[in-house]
Amino acid sequence: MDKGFLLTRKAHQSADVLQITLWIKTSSGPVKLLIDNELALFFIEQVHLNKALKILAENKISLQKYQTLQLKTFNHQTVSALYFSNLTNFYSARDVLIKNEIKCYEDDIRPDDRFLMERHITADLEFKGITSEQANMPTSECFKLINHGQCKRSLVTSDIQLTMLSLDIECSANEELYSIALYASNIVNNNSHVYKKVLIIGSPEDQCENYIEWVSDEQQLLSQFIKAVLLFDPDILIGWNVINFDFFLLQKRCDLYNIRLAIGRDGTTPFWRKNKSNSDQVFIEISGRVVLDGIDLLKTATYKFSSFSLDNVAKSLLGLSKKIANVENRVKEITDNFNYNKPALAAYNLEDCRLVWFIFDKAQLLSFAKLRSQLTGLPLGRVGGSVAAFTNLYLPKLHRAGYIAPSIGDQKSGLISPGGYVMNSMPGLYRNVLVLDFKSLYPSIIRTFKIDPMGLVEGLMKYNASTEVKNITRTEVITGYDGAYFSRKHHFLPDIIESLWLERDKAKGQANKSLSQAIKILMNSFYGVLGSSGCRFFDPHLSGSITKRGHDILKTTRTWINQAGYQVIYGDTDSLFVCIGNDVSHTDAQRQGYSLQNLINAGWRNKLKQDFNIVSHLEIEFETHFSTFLMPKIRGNTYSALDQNIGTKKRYAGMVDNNIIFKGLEVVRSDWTALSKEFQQEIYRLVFNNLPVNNYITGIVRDIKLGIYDEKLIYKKTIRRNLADYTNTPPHIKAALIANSIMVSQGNIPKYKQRVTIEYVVTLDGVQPYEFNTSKLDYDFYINKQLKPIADDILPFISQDFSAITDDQLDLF
DNA sequence: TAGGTACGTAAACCCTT
DNA sequence: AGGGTTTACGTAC
Repeated sequence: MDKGFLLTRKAHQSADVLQITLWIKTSSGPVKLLIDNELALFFIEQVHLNKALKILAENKISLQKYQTLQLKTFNHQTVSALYFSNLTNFYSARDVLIKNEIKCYEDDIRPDDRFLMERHITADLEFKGITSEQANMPTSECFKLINHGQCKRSLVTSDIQLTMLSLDIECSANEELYSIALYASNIVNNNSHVYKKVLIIGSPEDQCENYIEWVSDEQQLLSQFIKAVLLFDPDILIGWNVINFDFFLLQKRCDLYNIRLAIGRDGTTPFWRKNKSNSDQVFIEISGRVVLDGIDLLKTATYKFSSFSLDNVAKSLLGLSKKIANVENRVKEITDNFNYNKPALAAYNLEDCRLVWFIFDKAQLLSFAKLRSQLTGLPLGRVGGSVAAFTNLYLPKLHRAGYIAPSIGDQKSGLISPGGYVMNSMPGLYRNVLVLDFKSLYPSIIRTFKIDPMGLVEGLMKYNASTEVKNITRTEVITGYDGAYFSRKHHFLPDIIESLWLERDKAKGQANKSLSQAIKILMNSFYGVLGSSGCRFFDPHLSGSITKRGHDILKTTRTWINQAGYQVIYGDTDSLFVCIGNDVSHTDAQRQGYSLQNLINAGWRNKLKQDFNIVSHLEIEFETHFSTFLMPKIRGNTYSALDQNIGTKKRYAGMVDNNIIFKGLEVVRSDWTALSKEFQQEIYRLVFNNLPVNNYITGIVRDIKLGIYDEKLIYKKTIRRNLADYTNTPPHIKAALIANSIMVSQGNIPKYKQRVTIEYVVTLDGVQPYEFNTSKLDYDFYINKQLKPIADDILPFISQDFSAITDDQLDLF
């Protein structure tokens, strides 16, 4: 058997046979593995079998075979499987049976996915088959074709290297291509190979960089691009918004000139798929190659940026910035360069390619994508897919235990499950606040209390079968919430989490950041999908038994801390904030933190042993010692006098090692102005360090009025909805409408629409889009709306008042 | 080509006067 | 004009 890493998968109809094609990268190159004799299948309840067969016969839909199995539904109905050798028949059989009110199970699982899933293949696999000779294939293609393929999961994680090629195009406002840049710096056999090429339309110029290749027109540009890709033969193509923009445009231009965009490894053209629910989004499938988009991958890896423009991400991740600084006039500058300075355009084009490459390198994005695929079985480059990942891991185990999976929508009890428990906070300016956190609380609850879809089915069965006084509870099941009981023995999720947990600890020990991150994301997604109605295993009993247990754990832990003589001032979902008093040294605080940690962990071990006879995998960790800490009061004056001491939730700040950590406050909010954030940082720094604030406040108010801070008074906000769908007209929408109408009047396409971020300012003439504003800023508005509320969060705790300070200033004039 | 709920704040909106 | 309610956004976990 050969070993390899799975690049792409596809099921298709070949003559009257269903064929699965896997593209695999091996240490000796790419392989196209053809698998035949696979059948598409779904299940029906056995009681419907005869009726179903009759309906299929009446509709002349031929099925390959059918079989009644030992498998049961979650409602304990025996099922029969219907097998099809033809995808079209599979789909029409499904449709006609549903029309006749015969429920189909697992009918949404594609044959290629099922093939891999049932073999527990995620990304690493072993395979064999009959190698066929290559004949009459285009010269550049050098892959091995294997027929009658067979494969199985490889238990060894491969270290096969995948080759990447970074791609970027430049074009006019009318989408005419100017140039295409390609960049790579792959390490092959310990040697670094740098590859640079810019294909650009124009007549050859003297003395330019040798990476430039001149082409006469767009047709030649496209055909040279295709040649270059085939010659380089990358496994992975990368870029920035590369599918929706670059590849989509390349496809459109190829279509225009009737050129085949034949960049598949077997000379085929891309297959495009549209997102049913969002027509903006498109997906590309290229035979034997994977397209990875930098933006999508960073988001999947939970990177956060104020903007995902290449410019901004490169700046914050790499500390670099692009050659063309003026983003606003980008298109014009590109066109100017194309007309008058082609070498400059080429350099710019190549630089974008390199930036994307460096970002992938810096954030280990390829490694992250591979690990994600290895852990979940999701195709490389698949965006999102938490539900699919869960299905991949869970379904084959479920089958082996004698069940088939429920369908989406089967669970329709009116029960709704809550989220995390957020404690009322005690406002104040504190010294010495400790934060204790339950590590991966929800996964640890799943593991400890054996929360599991099949475990719920089996647990309920056990519970209902016992007619005696329910003392069976202690021996056979673990009690959940809202009538849920979980089998102590029969479950998968707790064990999946346990092995992931161990892998993660190992990854942390080896400082393998991307693996540790990939595992954390996967573990955390398990709770989410069980609470999502888009998941076939959705059941509020499952998610509720996780979150409600979390409530109890947090509340009980709070009483324990109180009993230990401490004050708990706040807590959110898995964290507790403990005030330990004014005069405590850092060393002493640390000691008390660890002591509480040990007390609580031991407490849960004992309690869970006693109450449930289970082993606690809950693990609280003393995480932070805030030397100074502020829990503000809620803003606004709509509450009665009795409520004046209500503290905020999810908004606080604390000092650790002279750094102030802000949570939820304006500093971390993208929709507040730069000046407000600067102001909050500074005023908190002053107060936390017992320094006077008056001069700072009067100074900043004076300088605002002098116009010194105009560039820091810009609001930024995302337009989240379709412009026509707003029932109100908030400020940012007002600005967007003004800006759009100006652009239309100038003969341009209005650019403000859903998902675009707009910058706006508040002027003496009302809200204005920043890019078109000519009015004077309304300084009083900014002082009252951007500075005052921030100051009033903290000043009362040192018996000061923003208005009093600024009014004194007025008296001076 | 479907992870979740809880929360604070500002401004618009709506209703009554 | 003023107060209560709804909408919208971004965030914590």
